[in-house]
Amino acid sequence: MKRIAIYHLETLLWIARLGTFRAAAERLNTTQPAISARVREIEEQLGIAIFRREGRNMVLTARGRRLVKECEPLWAGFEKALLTASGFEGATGTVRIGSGEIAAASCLPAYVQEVERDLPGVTLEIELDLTARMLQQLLGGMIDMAFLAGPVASPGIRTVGLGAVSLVWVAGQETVRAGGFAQNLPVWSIPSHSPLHGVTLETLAQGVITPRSISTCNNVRTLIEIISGGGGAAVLPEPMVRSLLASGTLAEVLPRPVRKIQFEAAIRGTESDPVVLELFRRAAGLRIDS
Amino acid sequence: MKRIAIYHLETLLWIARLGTFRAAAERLNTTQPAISARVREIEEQLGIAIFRREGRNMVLTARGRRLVKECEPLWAGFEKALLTASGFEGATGTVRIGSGEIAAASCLPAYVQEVERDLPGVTLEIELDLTARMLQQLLGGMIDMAFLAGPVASPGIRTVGLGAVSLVWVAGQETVRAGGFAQNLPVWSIPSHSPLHGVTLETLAQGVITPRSISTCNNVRTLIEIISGGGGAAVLPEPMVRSLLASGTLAEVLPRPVRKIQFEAAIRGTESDPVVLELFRRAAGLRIDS
DNA sequence: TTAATCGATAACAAAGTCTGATCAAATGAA
DNA sequence: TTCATTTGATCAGACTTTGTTATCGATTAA
Repeated sequence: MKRIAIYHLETLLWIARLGTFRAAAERLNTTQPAISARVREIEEQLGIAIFRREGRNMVLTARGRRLVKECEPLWAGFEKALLTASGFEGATGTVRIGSGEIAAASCLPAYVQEVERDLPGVTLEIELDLTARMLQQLLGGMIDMAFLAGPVASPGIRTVGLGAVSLVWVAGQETVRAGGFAQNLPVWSIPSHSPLHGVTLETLAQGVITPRSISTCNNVRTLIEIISGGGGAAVLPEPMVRSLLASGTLAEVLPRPVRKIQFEAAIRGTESDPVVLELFRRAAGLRIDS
Repeated sequence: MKRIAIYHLETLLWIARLGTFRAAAERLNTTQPAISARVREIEEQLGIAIFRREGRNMVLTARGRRLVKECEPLWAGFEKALLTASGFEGATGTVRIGSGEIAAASCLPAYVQEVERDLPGVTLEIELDLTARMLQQLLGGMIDMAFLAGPVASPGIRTVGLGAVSLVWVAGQETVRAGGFAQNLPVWSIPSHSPLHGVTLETLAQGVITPRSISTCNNVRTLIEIISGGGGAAVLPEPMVRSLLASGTLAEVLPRPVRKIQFEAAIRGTESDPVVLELFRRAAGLRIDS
């Protein structure tokens, strides 16, 4: 009985969350046989079956479910106690962060720097993705925190605002010299998921400009390069093009839209891991205003 | 960080309770170097000092004290969750039980049998001692539960009644044939700590008998042998002499005293170990009535 | 000073744990 | 069906952790 360690319980929790041994193994940075062994050890120690084979998956038995339920808050409390004792400087582990592309450019550099300074033992795994998929991954436990643009209200997700940045209508230097919107530029945007796309449409709806066409690219960096090369005009977050504006590669071609783009950090509403909660707390302290 | 197991916490808790590594080692059925190693591991993992050398002892630092305080309920929670999952049949460990001699004879056999049947993994270490010393050991953590005679009300101790047994005035067969109290028998009792002694004095105070002398022996079994051999009369718990009365070795020489002897089980009021609490619960279910 | 107690340390033994390479069963697609 | 994929089990071996015994130096009390 005494031979059950904390990581055995942590293993149970992650299997319960992710559904398969393999996913838990990946999540815990180990191998599937190790997970199998841990589960076997717990079952042997307790003399009960915690999982039952169901097709090619393992599912929790009633007792297993109860055990997991009881252990979850205890595990969180334990982690918190240890981290509190070491003042969080001793925090270790891997936290997976999803981020939208725009949020990544605007929020991540400062954030990562802060975390690496204050919590040197924590490894971050950052993956850029679309907002919808990120929320799904967040709920499914594949990522622990997400940075994203635009207000998100999803059940089971807890968010905090990080600030807002201005948007600017820009076009390439050459294009502007050639007359800008006087000559029916093509407008570029990113696919309809993004709040940027909404702003693009709003401006167009005002009838100020008549685009030659509306093209999209799902990668903002590439889009910026297209614009820089004279491909047309686009609404972009000011921080992402600030240096290009300063160097003259890009120039503003319309008044700045009133709407700004909001950034948020998101975690599961049920998140209990103190490291993730601490990272979320720190994210909430970011102020990404332009 | 993840390399800290439940027994590390248990180790901290017992060091905090008992004051020294050695005592904790003994209590946890291991050696002092093992305890030192566990402490070192925790301190290394957390990167903080939990103990500070003070003379030849180690005392908790402020952080250490806080950690212990936070971990105590967590540890109890883990133990309880695990034991609940295995239905307590999987309980393991050692529980130290102190018992008064009379309580031992009256309560322990049935109790031990029940525990060995239902919680086969639990080892009992039973030590017979005086009530006062037992309470001290209980509070000091050297024992976990005590069975004792007579009502006890001590701060920090939680008790439950187990029932009462009758007392009988007995003397040896030969003595009774020779006339019993008609001939001024010596009276034997146990030292003044015991409730038996009180009953002895009460009877004498009623003036019914006039003893030739009042001697004492701090061991009831020996006292019974003395009485059996014709050494005099004594007040004894009925169950302890039942078979000797039946066989005729002893005989009752006075009406039974009205006062009975109460038995109680006692644990620390702050006890959190689920195994001990379970054993206490079972003790409370005993009914030792004659 | 002597004896006893406290915890640290080293050397060795024992037990536990992880990994990488399979294996068998179940599932889903062609 | 057949084939490819996914899931977990198993095993051998290397490696790590953990415990024990015996000893040490430091501190305290007699």
